[in-house]
Amino acid sequence: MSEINTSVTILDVAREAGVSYSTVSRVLSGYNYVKDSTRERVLEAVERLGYVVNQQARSLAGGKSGVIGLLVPGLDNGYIGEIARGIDEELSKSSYDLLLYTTHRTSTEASYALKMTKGLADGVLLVVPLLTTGYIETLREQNFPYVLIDQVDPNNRSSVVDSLNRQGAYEATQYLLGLGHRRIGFITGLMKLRSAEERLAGHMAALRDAGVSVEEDLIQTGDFWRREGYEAAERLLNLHNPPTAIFASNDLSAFGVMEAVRAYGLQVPHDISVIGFDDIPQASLVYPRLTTVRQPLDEMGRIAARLLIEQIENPDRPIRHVTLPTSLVIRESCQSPQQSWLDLRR
Amino acid sequence: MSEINTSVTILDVAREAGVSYSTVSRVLSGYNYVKDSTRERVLEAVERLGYVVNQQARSLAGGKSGVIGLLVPGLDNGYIGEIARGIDEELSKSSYDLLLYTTHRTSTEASYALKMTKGLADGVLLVVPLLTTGYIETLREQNFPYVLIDQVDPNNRSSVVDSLNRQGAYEATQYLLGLGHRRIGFITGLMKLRSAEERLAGHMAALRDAGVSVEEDLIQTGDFWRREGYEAAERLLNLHNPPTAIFASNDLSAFGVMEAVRAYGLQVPHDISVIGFDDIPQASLVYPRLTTVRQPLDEMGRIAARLLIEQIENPDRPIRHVTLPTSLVIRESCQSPQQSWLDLRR
DNA sequence: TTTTTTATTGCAAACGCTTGCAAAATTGCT
DNA sequence: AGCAATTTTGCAAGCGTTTGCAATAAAAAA
Repeated sequence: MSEINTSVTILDVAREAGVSYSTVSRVLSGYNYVKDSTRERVLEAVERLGYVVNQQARSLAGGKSGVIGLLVPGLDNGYIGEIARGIDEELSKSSYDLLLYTTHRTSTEASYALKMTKGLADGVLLVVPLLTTGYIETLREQNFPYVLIDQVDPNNRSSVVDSLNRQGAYEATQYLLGLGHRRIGFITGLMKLRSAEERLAGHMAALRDAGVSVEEDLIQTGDFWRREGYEAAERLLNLHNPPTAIFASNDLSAFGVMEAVRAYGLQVPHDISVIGFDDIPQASLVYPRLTTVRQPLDEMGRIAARLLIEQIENPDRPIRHVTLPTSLVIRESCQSPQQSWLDLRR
Repeated sequence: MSEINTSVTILDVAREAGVSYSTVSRVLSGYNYVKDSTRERVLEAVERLGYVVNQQARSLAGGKSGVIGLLVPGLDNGYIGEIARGIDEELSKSSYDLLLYTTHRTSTEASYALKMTKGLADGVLLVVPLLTTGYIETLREQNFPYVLIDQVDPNNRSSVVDSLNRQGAYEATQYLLGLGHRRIGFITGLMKLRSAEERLAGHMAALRDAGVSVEEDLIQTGDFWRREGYEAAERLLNLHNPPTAIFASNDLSAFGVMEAVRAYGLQVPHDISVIGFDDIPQASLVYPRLTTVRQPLDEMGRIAARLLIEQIENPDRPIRHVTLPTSLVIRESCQSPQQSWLDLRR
């Protein structure tokens, strides 16, 4: 087995192989103009000495660190986890490492951008819908590779990966309408986010296209979190004519809805149907399993990672905007309202 | 606002502040022997120029990178997520960044150790119970700081953070016994893991101490995953005299159990009680909410991070072994068997 | 063969920072 | 004021790579 010495450098390898250190460097960085026999000798020496490249030195000299930054608001979210999984999968195919930043880390958001560019990442993936967009500009000005995930660049000058929020919501509502629901409660996401807007828009459009009139009371404000989902659901259930179905703008708030429904002594989907958005892993864990609009979060992560790597390796590649389709995942949290009436009469 | 130039180095700052670059370096790395007025001038220059330290250069020269590696099997686990959250929280208090490695990344496990030590981390946190332990030796030989989380070092020479698996299981079983259960099914974890052994041992001990005889059929092998939980539960339910309660070695498999119970047309906890272990976030999301033994995963992450940092900053600090208590979290997935019979007779 | 061309290799100069050592300034005593 | 002790500063030498340029060796062409 290879010797394990704390500081074997290319100089040692060079000596061992009887070549110059630059040749070793070339072999190691996959440079082509090296004679095969030499390459072999070097590789053997590397093996014999147990040499491992020193990343920091390599990046100092070469300008690339082989690290990709991932900036997220936090890890407590399921949603983020799925995206991260996709990213990680893609990265493992290449040789990049993942440096994780959470936004509660440092204070000023501008400093993020700076730290990233000067820090040890070659590029950065951003899943931080809530940060204002100043730092995006900073990144762009510095010409530092980055890709936004499920997030909007108001100036439309960034590579972005997102999904068809509007259409997903449209289909979800259409599905509920198809089941026979006419009074559908809707719980919005955090309305300063584009995705929240889009989902609401999709919902409204579906109602309109079906000729169902919209009652204002049926649209309640949420914030994509469970707790607000619970409370918004309470408001809906307290209406003198409550809805027969509730469409929550994401799964997390749908969980809150389900909880509220149970707290009211009602059953999902028997008394009230619930539909969510995202399809985070928990959606199939809850009971009844949640019918929801699937955003291919892992796929989004994967594609974003790929885009970023391309951009790092080919800096003047034009920006791209990839929008993935959503799909309705039908599980057990919805049924037609008629059916519940029948059930009641039994 | 600060100028944003791609390459402001300490030389630029030094010039701007009218001092030597070494002085700038000293100010920036918090060295004490610098006159206050000088320090201020430097800091102003830094601000004015928008200087940000280049981590790679710093670590090349200084030997420290300010990065901590986290090696985990994957992100798809809830369990890992919680630990990671704790780590991240602790790290954000200091100035370390988190580099995430997943084990599906590279092949040979020895290479992990090597890559870590020579790569860009100052220390590493390991949550990889399944890797054989050779690489631990490598790390130790290299005198590279590391801490194991929820994992055993057979040689007992590593810093470890874990929890009282045995006692937690003991209490869970005691709780079920207290409810009146006598036939308790047990689904093991992956038995090559110490934690799985301990949990089984705790369960057995509780039975023994209560004078309840153990039936072999009631112990089914699982692997900590949901699917196997489902299947093991099926085996239990197919017994001609099935248990009135099932203790799954972790939450994930408990979810599988709940699913299986439902698939058999039975209700939790009415017909059968279910208890888990871990208390991952989903445990309170499922219906009925899962009664489980809480492992303070985030706390474990936090403490491990703290231990690691101490070890990095003070290399000859002796290793430590921290074991955190578990606690029973009573929710709605258990009730006494008598009660169900009463229910039946109503 | 001799000359060109092309493939290989080596040297030296960065990359941006830290740190030991020594010089310069300052402070405290006598 | 003179001297020692202490604080502050600067210089230079790395840290382990990459890479442009130039030198050398090998292959192809003449």
